[in-house]
Amino acid sequence: MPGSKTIFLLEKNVNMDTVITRFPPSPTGYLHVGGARTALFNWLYARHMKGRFVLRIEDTDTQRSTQASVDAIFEALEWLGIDWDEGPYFQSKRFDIYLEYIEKLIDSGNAYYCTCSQEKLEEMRATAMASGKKPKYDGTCRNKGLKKTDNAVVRIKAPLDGTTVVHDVIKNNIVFNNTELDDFIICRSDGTPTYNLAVVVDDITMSINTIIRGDDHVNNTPKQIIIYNALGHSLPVFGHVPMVLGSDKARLSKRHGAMSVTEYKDMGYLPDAFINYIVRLGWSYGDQEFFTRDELIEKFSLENIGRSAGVFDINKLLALNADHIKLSDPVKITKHLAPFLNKLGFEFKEGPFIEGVIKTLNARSKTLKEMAENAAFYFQDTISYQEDAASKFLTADSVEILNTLIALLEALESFDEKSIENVFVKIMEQTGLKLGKIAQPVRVALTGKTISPGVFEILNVLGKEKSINRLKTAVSFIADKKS
RNA sequence: GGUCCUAUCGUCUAGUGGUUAGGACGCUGGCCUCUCACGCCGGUAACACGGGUUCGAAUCCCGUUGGGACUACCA
Repeated sequence: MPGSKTIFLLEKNVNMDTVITRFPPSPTGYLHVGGARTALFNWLYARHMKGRFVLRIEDTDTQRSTQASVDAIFEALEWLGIDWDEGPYFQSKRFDIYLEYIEKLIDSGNAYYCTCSQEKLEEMRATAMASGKKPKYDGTCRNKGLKKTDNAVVRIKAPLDGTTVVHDVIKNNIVFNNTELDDFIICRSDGTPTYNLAVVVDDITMSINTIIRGDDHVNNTPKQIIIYNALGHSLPVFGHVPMVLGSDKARLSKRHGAMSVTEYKDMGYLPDAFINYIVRLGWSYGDQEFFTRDELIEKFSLENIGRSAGVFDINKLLALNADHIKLSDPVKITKHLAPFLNKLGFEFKEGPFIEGVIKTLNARSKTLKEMAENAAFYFQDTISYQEDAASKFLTADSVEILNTLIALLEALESFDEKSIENVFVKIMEQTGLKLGKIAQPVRVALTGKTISPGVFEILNVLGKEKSINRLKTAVSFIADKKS
């Protein structure tokens, strides 16, 4: 458990120029697209700047936080390939540190105990609302110098006038009138710290100097700045990235389909394609659309983050996924494809066979799931013919072609793609038939379907023995049909 | 309601005072072709509106409208 001692060492060891970012999810659900993008931006920036990336779990809401959510977040980050240099820290284990800082604030006169009841607060809010005013704490206890009592909360002594300005690297300066702010609570009556206090204390003690987070936090920022000021600490760099919206322009939610990042994994998206897509949703690098992970690290910058909210478009993600599948090294694809093949009941080992399979399918698959389904015929021991395909192409006319092919393939010394193609050319010359006429029956014999990768490629990947067996099976199928 | 953010094709975006407003996804016409894809060539479609500033505004300013966020003893 990281006590204040650890933190002290940390502060000493880190160079002031080192960029330190963080991702602080609260474990009240799965990691969703917006959160993933925030994590990604922070991670990319840290990696780009050769800085450090810290993971912190904000679980002070004991009612809503669950271990299942913590696990789900880890799983999602792992899939995304986002690793951290420090942490995970758990806020629930740091209460003593927060309390220490709260006391510091009280002792320095920047915070005070307040004994106003919740009922009184409700009333205050109601009357303010009724008269069209902003619901704010009226400062009843601000100068009472109250001592700690059982049900007291601690409030920060916020400035009464002037302005607080957020220097935002994405949105530029955002000015808040201090009259809009009130003496908000930093410590609850049960002695637990509130969000704004915990965040600031964490960011200070963890030496976070760059905070990239969602737009939804801009209104919290002046409050946090007040705490930084009260603690006499310098401010980090703030950058607020716009929200990710659903197709109806509302905040992304379950209505719009997959909400958890891991659902995209299950649908057959490649993590690199997914991060490529979400990073482009709000960030750009000229006209470039396709990025590898390394390119992203090399090119990512805060300056090119956009200012307006973006709509999540599954179609574009799909297209990008197809590009990544097509352009990635088959060895890498193998790893990600395996679970989908296994799920269909197919076992295989790494090596030239599966890589050959992938090479015939990578320009034909938009997802890994689709690829696995289309690869089925490579793994099946017996091919079942689609009715239409068989009746159209596995006919008496085809028998001679298939038999000729079998004979020529059997005579082949090297079963490479070029030699296989030459066999077909030979048959074309002998029979005067066009390739299409020959290829379709062969395709059906090999795959059971009329749609597949090129027949030369399939023959090559399948190998001599399996290929010839399938062709022979088709010949006898035709013979059986006739009789 | 109040505060704050925001506004270029349907969507993601490039653009930082002078461009035929570019790219990508989608949709679409064609080429290539052993099927299906891939690829290639082409088409479709945008500066929300109104005022300024300027010789000149998508670009700067001010309104309007639309969208979003926040407004807790949640995070």
